[in-house]
Amino acid sequence: MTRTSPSPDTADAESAETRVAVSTVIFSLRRDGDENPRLVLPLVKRTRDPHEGLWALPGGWLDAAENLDEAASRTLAETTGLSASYLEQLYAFGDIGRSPSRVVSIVYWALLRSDEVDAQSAAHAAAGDAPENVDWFTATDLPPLAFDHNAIVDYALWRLRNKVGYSRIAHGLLPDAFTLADLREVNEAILDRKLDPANFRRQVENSNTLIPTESFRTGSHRPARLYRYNQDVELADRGPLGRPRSHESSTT
Amino acid sequence: MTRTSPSPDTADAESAETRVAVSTVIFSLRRDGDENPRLVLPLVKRTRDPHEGLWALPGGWLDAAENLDEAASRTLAETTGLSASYLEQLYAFGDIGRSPSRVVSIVYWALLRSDEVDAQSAAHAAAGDAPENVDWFTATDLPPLAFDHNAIVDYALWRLRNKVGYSRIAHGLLPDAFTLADLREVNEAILDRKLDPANFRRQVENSNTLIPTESFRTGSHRPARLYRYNQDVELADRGPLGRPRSHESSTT
DNA sequence: TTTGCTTCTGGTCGCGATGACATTAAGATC
DNA sequence: GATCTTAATGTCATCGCGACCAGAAGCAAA
Repeated sequence: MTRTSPSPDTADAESAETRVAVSTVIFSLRRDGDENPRLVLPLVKRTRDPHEGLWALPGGWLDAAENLDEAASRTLAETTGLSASYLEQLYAFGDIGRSPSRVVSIVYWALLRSDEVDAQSAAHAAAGDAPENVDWFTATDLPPLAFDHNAIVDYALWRLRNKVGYSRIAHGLLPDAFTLADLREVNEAILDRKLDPANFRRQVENSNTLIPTESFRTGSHRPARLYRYNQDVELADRGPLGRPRSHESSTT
Repeated sequence: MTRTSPSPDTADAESAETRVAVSTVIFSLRRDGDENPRLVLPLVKRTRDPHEGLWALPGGWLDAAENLDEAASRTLAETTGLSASYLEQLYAFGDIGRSPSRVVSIVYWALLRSDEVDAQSAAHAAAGDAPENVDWFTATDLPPLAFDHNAIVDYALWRLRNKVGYSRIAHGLLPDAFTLADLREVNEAILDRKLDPANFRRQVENSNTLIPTESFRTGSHRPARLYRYNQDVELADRGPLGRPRSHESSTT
């Protein structure tokens, strides 16, 4: 934890300055009681005055020495202990009334691999150092959040659903090796509708983004072939911006 | 002109604070010598030290009392005297090295109707008060710009081209009434390739975004029917964000 | 007036992507 | 071994779209 400035969206009585915060909508996957995967996201309980006690998106003030996406990666690591498999800027929110003081929030959205989240949770449970004030919520069933964070999550969900349609972004939620059924279930969880297994298979095979392995997942009925993600293919076309650099030290 | 703070991206020696600027990539259309429409955008010549003399995107510091899109509308009006037919947030640029001082620029992109731009230019020419330090450039053939503004324009062009594919956004550059050939030429100018007139007609007719009028444009060969834009249809699907409010006074 | 040219407008054809659905393959369980 | 469930393959109709053709309607030159 290297937080060098106070928590974001906090009113600072003596300052009328506009301040810049960076927050992130972090999506991951968790299976419910019926083994159906659901989108989940981590929230942080506020311990200070504006909206104290309410849940809010993870984030922090922008440090003077870090880029925007570095700030997003940093605060993401501070709350989850992990690094994202996908990170993209979502939107800049800066309406006057969204916080008692003037705060412009640069909001990112990210994907975390579900196996990494599970491993991290297990490690915390074993060590008995589960983080305070952080909990995971079902993305489509959130309590009232601090500031305008409910609307922000809604927008992030909309972007995620859109992007799933024309990108192969769902991989970012899965482990290295997975079956086509795994991948289809992720897409179904995001889009909230059933997909035809045969047609889904045809699409992803033609997309050239998956590399079949010689391993199979056994245990129930006919074994399913395991696939890997083709690293040569970008998860999503981001145009001239490309993928964000993952905080290299100082490449002047 | 109600600018209440100094020009953006300007180094302020005594302040190490992060400051927030708002800039806009403003697209419009101008016909060249061969009557082919081309994408053009207004730039402002810098009169202060960082990159003095270079051309830069119109913009300004974020006022304490205005929302982000209001700042974009304001600076757009300050440079062009017009209001945009389409305005959308593009991206927040905040890399450390992009300016001598730390500046986070919230960049918007906008469309201006070509007839309004032409009328404004004619008015300025008649009154002899053409604005200093503002000029229009062909979007695809720009000089070296200040800061990272070349990359920003490239990204805006990429977004515009993408959006043209799945939205009916090209209307934002045209007058109230226009022919299908007008609209097709705009799309051709944006995408930089020829489109089949018959297929283009079929697409736009099926999209239900145009209302045919009983007027025709005559003068050359077979008269072409004039159409109007169907105001009921959003120019582009922006999800839960909707369209930005155009600076209403104070609707608490 | 006739002919030719250009653009507008409507239509056909074939291909590729997609959704709906049938069929076979292969292991698990009883 | 019979049955069940899921994996994987195949078939078919439809839709959207690009390429292309043909008639309509004005202008201009012969």
